[in-house]
Amino acid sequence: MGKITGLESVEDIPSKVLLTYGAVQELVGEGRDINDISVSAITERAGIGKGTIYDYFDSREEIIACAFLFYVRQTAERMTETMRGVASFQEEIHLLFDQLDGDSEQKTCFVRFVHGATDNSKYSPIIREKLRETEIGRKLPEQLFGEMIRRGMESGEISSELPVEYVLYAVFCKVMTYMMCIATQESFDIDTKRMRELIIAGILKELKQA
Amino acid sequence: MGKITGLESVEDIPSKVLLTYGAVQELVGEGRDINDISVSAITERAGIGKGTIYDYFDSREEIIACAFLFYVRQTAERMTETMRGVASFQEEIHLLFDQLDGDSEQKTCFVRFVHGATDNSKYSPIIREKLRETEIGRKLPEQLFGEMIRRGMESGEISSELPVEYVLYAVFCKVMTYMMCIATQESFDIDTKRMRELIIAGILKELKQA
Amino acid sequence: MGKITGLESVEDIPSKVLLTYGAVQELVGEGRDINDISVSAITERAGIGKGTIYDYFDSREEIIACAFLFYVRQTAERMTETMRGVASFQEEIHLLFDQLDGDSEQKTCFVRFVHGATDNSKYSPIIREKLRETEIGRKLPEQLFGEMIRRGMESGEISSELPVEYVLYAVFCKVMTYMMCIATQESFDIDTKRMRELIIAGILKELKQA
Amino acid sequence: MGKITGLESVEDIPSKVLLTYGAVQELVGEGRDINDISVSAITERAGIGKGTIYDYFDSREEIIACAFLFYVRQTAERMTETMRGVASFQEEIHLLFDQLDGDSEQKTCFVRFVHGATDNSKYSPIIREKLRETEIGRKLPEQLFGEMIRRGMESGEISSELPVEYVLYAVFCKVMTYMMCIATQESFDIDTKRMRELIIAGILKELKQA
DNA sequence: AATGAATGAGTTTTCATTCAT
DNA sequence: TATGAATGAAAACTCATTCAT
Repeated sequence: MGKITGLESVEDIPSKVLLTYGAVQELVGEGRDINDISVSAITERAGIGKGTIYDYFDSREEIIACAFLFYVRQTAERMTETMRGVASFQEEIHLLFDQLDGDSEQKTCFVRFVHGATDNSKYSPIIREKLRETEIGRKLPEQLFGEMIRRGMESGEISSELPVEYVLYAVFCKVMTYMMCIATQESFDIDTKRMRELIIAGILKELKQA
Repeated sequence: MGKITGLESVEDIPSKVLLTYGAVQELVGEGRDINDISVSAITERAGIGKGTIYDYFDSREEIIACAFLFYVRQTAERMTETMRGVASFQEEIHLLFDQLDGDSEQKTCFVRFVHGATDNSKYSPIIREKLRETEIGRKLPEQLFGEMIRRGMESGEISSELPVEYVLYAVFCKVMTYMMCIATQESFDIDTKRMRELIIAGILKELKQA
Repeated sequence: MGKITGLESVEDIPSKVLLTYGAVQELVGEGRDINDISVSAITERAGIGKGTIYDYFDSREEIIACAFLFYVRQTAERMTETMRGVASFQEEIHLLFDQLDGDSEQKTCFVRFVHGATDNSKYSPIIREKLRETEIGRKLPEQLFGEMIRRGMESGEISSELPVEYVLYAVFCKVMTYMMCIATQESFDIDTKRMRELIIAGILKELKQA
Repeated sequence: MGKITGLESVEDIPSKVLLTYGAVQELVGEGRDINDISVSAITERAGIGKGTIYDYFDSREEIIACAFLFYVRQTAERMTETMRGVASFQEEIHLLFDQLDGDSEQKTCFVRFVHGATDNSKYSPIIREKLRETEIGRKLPEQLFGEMIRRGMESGEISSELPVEYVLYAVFCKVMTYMMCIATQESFDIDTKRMRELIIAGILKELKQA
């Protein structure tokens, strides 16, 4: 039995691995830091034996990285689904922010994604490697926001002079900013509702025709 | 002697504590993940006894959190200094990005800051707590970018209708975006120079009068 | 079905058991230490299921001990065969050493035999027990060297005053010495060819009429 | 603090390391196989903390190998001491065998030495490496038996035509044979007293002038 | 009879923290 | 005050053995 790579299609994932992913997701969702989640905690939560997990993964790092990738893929799919049937870029942005507001676990995930891709932890090189190994990583942002951006350009909401990559980062960055506002509202006395409006206005202003 | 809180003014910090802060800074600057820096590594690098550090700090978490706070305060001061004597907002933004480009340790620090303030690690609640406990946290972003923004508004580069907090987050977020581009350029084939230009153009466009 | 004892005659050994013995033999021949050969490694090499082996053996220890016994019996038989048709004791000794020189796996086996019979491992008591349980053990050295010694005595090459057991040990000991020379030549700068000659001369001298 | 190499002179060995060596010696002396002695068992027996041992050694393998080397060096010294003031080669051989008969732990050690130097375990390469690294290994047999052999040659008990190395191996091998007799007496119904006489007679006969 | 996924006890190893000096 | 040797709790990981299929 080959080890899990984190890139297999959902129907090919063994049930114990799905339980593992679910356990990691839960624990992270409960606010536990990735570095403080032990293998025992994962297997206990997943309801499987401690040894079983090593039949599927090579190490704790692989477990975390794969669970993380799975979550990102899942989320991407869900979002793509949601965006279907939406007309304008503005509407889409609002929908995106609604999503983030609604699901607190969603927010956690988003912040984790940025961390996972940018920090120096043991997981980040594995995650980056896995993203590079496959189409998933390269296509992920495109898949998530690509359609959205294309419509925006067609409708004239987005300047057609801007390269798609830049728009991607710009949108991503606004989402990130909103997450930051929410995360730090306690420390910095932020009115998140007002912020949300300003951020959305900002992205629309930044991207529209000069 | 009371333990170190991380909030004392620089002249009140004992020399061994300064050595500790310096050691943590070095180790993080060398690309080591905070979770993988042991107390031994810190004391060895600082050139002090392993037991000594517990005369000043209660736990490893406190060490990291305080060292982190110290670094942030130091960086804020240094940046404020640099910005002095600069005329336009545009010039300031360019200077800020130059700083980040020049000093790789600076970049690491910046990314760490966001992580430290937004993740679920053992350190973040301590850091957030310390930020709340004092004026430092509340004043920090204001101190860093406040003057910059004020000038921008005076010169008309920034719309006076925007609340200062929003502009703060917007600038911060652009810096973060640039850091992300650099961190992920390998994975996503990004032309960082072009990105820099677009990001700076974006922030100016987003903030200017409607 | 009763479990395997390691003492059944070759034609009564089930094919899966023979595959098991072959696998252990191979792995030891490849230089792996007995203590580091896992049950998985054995079953994988044997091409049988990991559970299947427990239909035949009670434990890992039994597997190793029985495989070992089988190897010893096989080797004894092969040697007896080789010795047939040789005239003098001197010639036989040379042939014996030639065998050891030719087959590196043979050497490994020989060293293992001494270890297996003299160490304190989990296997040795089982092996000793099995040897005692049957005629095989008691007859083994006699079978191997008995004929050789008898001829030596008839031809006058071996003093008839010496008890057969002693001669057995003496011959065995010389073989052991030669193995030691080979094993330690690197550490102690030994000329193994010269040693071989001296050892053979030594045994002949030691055993001949006073 | 540098890690233990197993080659430091006795007075330079820290007390905790001596306790460790003592514990390993005891456990082996009690008949436990080296592969079945856990680090916990050693530290418990030594009366030190489980973590402490890793301040001195890098791994379990190093612990075993160093403890083993220490034992060999100790034994060699003790034997050299005993041999001082003995006149003839014959007398020395008897004394050597008396020693082995007297101390059951001594016997265990001797058998272990041969195993340690000739098997494929994780320890043997480390032990061989350490022996090669220093004068100790190369000088060990010479130190043990060298003086003995020199006297034998002077008194005419040993043929001066034989190279010293060969005599070394021959004596060593006889000791080994005796150990084997004792270890296997149960399995093979051996009269060890008679064997001892024959072995001693054999070595004298083998080595004397032609 | 044969399988191999699943298990968990047991192993080695690390490291934050203590405390005698 | 400063030290670093000593600790042991807890972590990652292995593998002989079981048992549902």
